[in-house]
Amino acid sequence: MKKLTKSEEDYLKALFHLIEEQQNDEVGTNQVAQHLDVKPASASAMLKKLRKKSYIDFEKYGKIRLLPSGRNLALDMVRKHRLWETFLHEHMHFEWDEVHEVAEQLEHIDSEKLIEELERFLGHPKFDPHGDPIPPSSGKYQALDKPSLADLKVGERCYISAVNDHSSDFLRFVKELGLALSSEIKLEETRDFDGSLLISFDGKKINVSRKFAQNVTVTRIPGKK
Amino acid sequence: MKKLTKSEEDYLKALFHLIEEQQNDEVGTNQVAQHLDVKPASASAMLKKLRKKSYIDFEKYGKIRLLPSGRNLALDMVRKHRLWETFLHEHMHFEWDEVHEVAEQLEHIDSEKLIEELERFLGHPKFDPHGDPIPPSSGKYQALDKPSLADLKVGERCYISAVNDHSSDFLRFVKELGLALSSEIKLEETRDFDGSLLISFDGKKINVSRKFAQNVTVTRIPGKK
DNA sequence: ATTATTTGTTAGTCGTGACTAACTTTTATA
DNA sequence: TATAAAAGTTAGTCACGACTAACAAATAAT
Repeated sequence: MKKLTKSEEDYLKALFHLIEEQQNDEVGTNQVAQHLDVKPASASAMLKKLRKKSYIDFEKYGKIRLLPSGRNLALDMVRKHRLWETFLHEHMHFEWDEVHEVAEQLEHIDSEKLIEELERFLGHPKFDPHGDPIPPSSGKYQALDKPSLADLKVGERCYISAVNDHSSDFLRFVKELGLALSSEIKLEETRDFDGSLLISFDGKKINVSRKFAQNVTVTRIPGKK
Repeated sequence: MKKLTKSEEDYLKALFHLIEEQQNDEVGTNQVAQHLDVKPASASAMLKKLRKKSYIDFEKYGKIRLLPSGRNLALDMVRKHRLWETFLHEHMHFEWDEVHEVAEQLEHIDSEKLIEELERFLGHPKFDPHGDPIPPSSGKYQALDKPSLADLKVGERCYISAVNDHSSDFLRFVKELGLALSSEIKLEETRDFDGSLLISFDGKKINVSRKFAQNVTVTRIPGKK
């Protein structure tokens, strides 16, 4: 599990809340900017960064969706926030309207153990002082996240270990490209403007979409850079 | 009481600890840098910044001393750190060697109320899990800090409300300058290289040392900029 | 369907707090 | 005391995450 900056965590949490508040599972750049009290240009830059890390996905001028890894991280933030709110209310004599501001700070504390202990200390509460549900610990699932082709850094090499999309279209496309499980693949370039990737294998270079890359699970080849 | 950045807080705390560890009350740039695991150049820049804010004092190539306001802030950090360590040890099942890392994060949480409540919750402990003393709340004293000439921003105007150094040398110097309690003073410039200030009053412009300025308590004249 | 408005992106700038490299001052050693 | 070493500073760069201004795309309104 990677370490995120405070800002990255805030953006993922914002996306999660915006998706929850609407029934729609897609949000726009401006909504995110407004929610975090930053300008759209700032949000645009950050969202691009989160896309490169495969926490979210969107196409240029398109709506934003949370990917599983991003959703798990957001859930973790919500879990921490609501546990801290419960602590502040029940043990620190904070009123319901005072807890949020401080919980905003406490939720960024990075300690798996602290959160587990805090939850035990609080008696494994199911709801926070506002009545909102506290998500369960997700640490176990997150550890199972597999890297995809889209997670590679430029210059890294890998083997394909699996493909996640089993549609016939997808599989036919893989076959046409000449990709096989034994192919050694190198990420040559990434293109920011549309998120696509230039990869090389067997002496060929081809361009693949980000969506495609996210469906190809890989095993990194270490050392070779 | 001003808001400090995380870095500023870390530097003040480092200075406090370095001064405590030695019997000497003066520390050097390199010591600070080493303690915080940064390069001397980085420490140098930060220390200059803290000097401008009158939390510390030093002359070029000289040793660094904590001024009262800086010391109060450092004590506040130590207080918070040790209260959190106590909390982690006594209620979160952290071992003595696990508490420090997380307390380093928790000490930056900004909430007066939380710390007061935490102290009450812990039963007003006098010592942390390592046996180190927990400083008392200093919020009350800090509120009494008076601004000095050295606290002004360029362009600000003020009246002198008091002088803190009552030595005859100092008072004679004040008199020679022609400064009086009724003089309206304007801060024209500050010189980073030695910390001295250019002030104007009664149509005259004179240069005074930082040390001098810190001994002159002032009342800001608002609005006039 | 064409224009207007809203939404989103890019390019370039700024402050913060790191960094390296080069330099100056102080302190220690020969 | 002259020189070497250590300590401290400056100048210039970088990454991060904000910002504004200008532009492009998508959606709404005429």
